[in-house]
Amino acid sequence: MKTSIPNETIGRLFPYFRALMCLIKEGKDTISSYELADLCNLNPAIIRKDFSYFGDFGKRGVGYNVSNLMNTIRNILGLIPLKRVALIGVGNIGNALLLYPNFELEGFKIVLAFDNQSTKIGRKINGVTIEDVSYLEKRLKSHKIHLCILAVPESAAPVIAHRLAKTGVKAILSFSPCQLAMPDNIKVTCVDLSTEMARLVYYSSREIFSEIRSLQGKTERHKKVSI
Amino acid sequence: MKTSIPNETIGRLFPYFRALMCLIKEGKDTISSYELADLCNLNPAIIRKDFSYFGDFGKRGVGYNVSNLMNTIRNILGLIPLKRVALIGVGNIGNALLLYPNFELEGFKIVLAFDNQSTKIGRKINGVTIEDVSYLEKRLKSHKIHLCILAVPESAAPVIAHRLAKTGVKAILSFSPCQLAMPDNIKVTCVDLSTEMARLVYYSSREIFSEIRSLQGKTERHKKVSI
DNA sequence: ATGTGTGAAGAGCTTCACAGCC
DNA sequence: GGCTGTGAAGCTCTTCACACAT
Repeated sequence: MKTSIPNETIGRLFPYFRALMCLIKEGKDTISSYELADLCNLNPAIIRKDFSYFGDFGKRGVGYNVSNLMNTIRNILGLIPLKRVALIGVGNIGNALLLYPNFELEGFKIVLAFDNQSTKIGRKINGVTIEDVSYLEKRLKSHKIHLCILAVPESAAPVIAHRLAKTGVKAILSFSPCQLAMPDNIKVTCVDLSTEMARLVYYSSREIFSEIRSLQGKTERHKKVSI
Repeated sequence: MKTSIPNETIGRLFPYFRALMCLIKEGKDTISSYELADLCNLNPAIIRKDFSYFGDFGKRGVGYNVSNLMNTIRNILGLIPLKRVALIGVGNIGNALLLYPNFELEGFKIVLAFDNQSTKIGRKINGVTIEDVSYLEKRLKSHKIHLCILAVPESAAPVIAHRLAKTGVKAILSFSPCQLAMPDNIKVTCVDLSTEMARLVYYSSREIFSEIRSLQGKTERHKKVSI
């Protein structure tokens, strides 16, 4: 077995993919780890190492072929064919997601949307009809859904998450700052804005001190935070 | 100088804070690292270590006083008085943020909101009047803003970010999957949904294999992802 | 010359394990 | 007995530095 792949490496694959899509649009067909590092704000070595976990994609003395690399990464991430996403909760956030124009380019397609408000049920947004959340389980089973996005009020999140787990959903992206207590075989990621805001506030209010420290030649105390 | 504080520790402070608020509501006045670890899905040792960077808050044989600990963490994060936040872009996401009921409990207050659509300018949401983004710089300077939230269309993000930087803003939370290329003294965090979705898809589709691995007694290959 | 792939060194973070205090 | 605080060990991820390919 090859040495295990860092979780961080997986997290960088999609940003690489996005950068490569841009490069294709610009007509560039070869890129070095140094140039890509500039674009992504990373060290070139880590880019080479990231790719090396999956194979030898580059040519020494030349660099990487942009479109080959892009396709390779898309395959590693499994984004072809498009991943089918179900959205639960069509409030402001759910609405924004349904209207987000780039999901399909990026490899995702919202194919189901649910809400519990009768005024919303039956409405169609961007080709997706909002359905009654009562039929959640039935509908999830008939479509093969890869990922559920939970955009319901915080109070409803645990109940829905539990229903999703029971239905066999394997991945949940939640907008509730959760401790959703899911079994280990279900992957959950929470978008926790307050935590990110708190972190930003903490570091930005200490920036004065770290500037002083860096004048003294000490090393940076915190790494640059970027998701 | 004390040993440097891990970035990860800072990222856990707010979840601790939130958990402690809940405990207070439940009337609990003492908690051990073991119980808190259970609530937050962490190892007790890391909780003790996290707190130890800031002082000796616990009593051996007893645990931590819930309300003292909560107040201490709130102070470390600098969340009293409330941090003043400016929101740029009142689309669906901006709207959702303005309506989010818990910000003030959590230490944040949106005091300014901007948009460029004349139909929105002048409207009042949750006590905040939407202003013309033309006056961004002037208004930011007159209020003392700790954090800006960027919820504008992707195409507008770089321009606005640049204007914020020029105005002296120190922290930006952006909803555009960005490489915002800001100077180092400005802290930027991007909420990048597609990257998180890609990560979830990657791991959830490989779950079968890691189950097999764990039957063979090998260690987990990826840590649980939770922001 | 230019730029990849990678072992080894280094940095950062977590967990262990236990002394010390309640 | 119960639980904290912490050095040391262990693990993970990043960076260095250079052999090797074009």
